Amino acid sequence: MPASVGHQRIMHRGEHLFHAGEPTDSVYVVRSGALKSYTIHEDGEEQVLGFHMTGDIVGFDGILASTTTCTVVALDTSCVYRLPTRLPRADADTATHTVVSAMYGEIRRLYHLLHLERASTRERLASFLLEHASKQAQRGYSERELVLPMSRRDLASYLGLATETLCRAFTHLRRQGAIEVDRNRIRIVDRETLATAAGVDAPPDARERATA
Amino acid sequence: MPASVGHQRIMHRGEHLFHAGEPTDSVYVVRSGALKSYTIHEDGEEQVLGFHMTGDIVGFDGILASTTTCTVVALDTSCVYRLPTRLPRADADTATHTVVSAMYGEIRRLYHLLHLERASTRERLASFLLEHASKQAQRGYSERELVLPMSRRDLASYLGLATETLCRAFTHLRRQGAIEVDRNRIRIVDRETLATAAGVDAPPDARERATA
DNA sequence: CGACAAATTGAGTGTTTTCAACGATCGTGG
DNA sequence: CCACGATCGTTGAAAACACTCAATTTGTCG
Repeated sequence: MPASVGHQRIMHRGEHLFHAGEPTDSVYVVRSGALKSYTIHEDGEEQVLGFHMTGDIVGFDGILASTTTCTVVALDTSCVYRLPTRLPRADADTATHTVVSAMYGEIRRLYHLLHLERASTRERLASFLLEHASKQAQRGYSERELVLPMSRRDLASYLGLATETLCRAFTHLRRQGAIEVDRNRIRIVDRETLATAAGVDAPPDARERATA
Repeated sequence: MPASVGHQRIMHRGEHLFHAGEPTDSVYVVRSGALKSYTIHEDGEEQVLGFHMTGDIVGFDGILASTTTCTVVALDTSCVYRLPTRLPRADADTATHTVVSAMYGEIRRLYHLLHLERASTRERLASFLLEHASKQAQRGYSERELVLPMSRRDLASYLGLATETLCRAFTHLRRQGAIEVDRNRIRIVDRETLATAAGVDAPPDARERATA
């Protein structure tokens, strides 16, 4: 149980402010010390999302989501100030709420994109295609027939790859029988294979680990 | 001059919704079509930040900043709906404003981080150190003597590198005479060299381009 | 002091990038 | 309507880069 004065809380090294998945209705202002926020991925890998020092605000989840999506832990003895958020209730159905929701969505998209940056080329492309397919499906379009509105160059820039590398990834997925490619029209042939490529993908020992 | 009905605007392929640096007080909802947002870096490189389709909201800058930080262009014939934002004025000095500001800051931080992901190892570390130094300076601490609160492992995860690679980058910058390293205490010896490493860095022809 | 974890360095491997070339596609103007 | 030029997409080969594995050193904490 940490020392606490009012909304203020003293934290020691290694102590958690909150864990991913916990319900929340607050954000926190860092008064002193240093914290880090991170998520644990399926493979058990820890992904650091950011470091937070004096003056920073942590835990945006509290604004719109009912549970946190990341974990925050103190790197040093730190002091945080709890700030209850009432934003979503008060502004529900207003343009403000719409915009704040969009901002929150953008933050989550960027976290996801950041995660993708850690992955291999094929993993990035496969993830992008699956995500795009899912988005299209939500809008009533086919989940299998994708029309990419952007050029290879744009997509490569977005995914952080050289155009040639992206092109090779397309070829690879096509040869694997996961997709069919006709210019900017992509057809998902084998969703299973594509999902595998988006997942662990890794050719080295990932298969052995899964088998063991 | 684009066709326009009320706040609705029809855009054709290649037409810009707005450019980076333009004043703004609105966000836009995409009704149909597809757009991309991007920034141009010092080196002239175009960095795609995202693609926007039906239902997406573009241009968060309008909420808090007075000018845009990215450029948005139509990839296809598209239809956008302008949504004037009055958030900052009405909520100035409230907790809501504080939180929204923080969210906006987080988005910009992530855009920056995304840019860093495209850079080489040394570039990433040098940028991080300079940024950290600048942050410390703002808080009244020394701009040259940095104390990193996180472990190499955490920093490596944050920067998207293997721990060993990060370590080698420290060694490299140290041998270049840019910094001195004592465990987690970093001293910036030659800010110029460090800035160069964070900037173009590239050994190939970047220097020639600058000379030409 | 001793065990454990973190940091550093070396060697080898794999992936991505770069450079270069070619075919296909698109828009444009003759 | 077709030819032209430019851009885009694709593939190959070599080089650069970061990663993994492994060993050593250093630092920390009991």
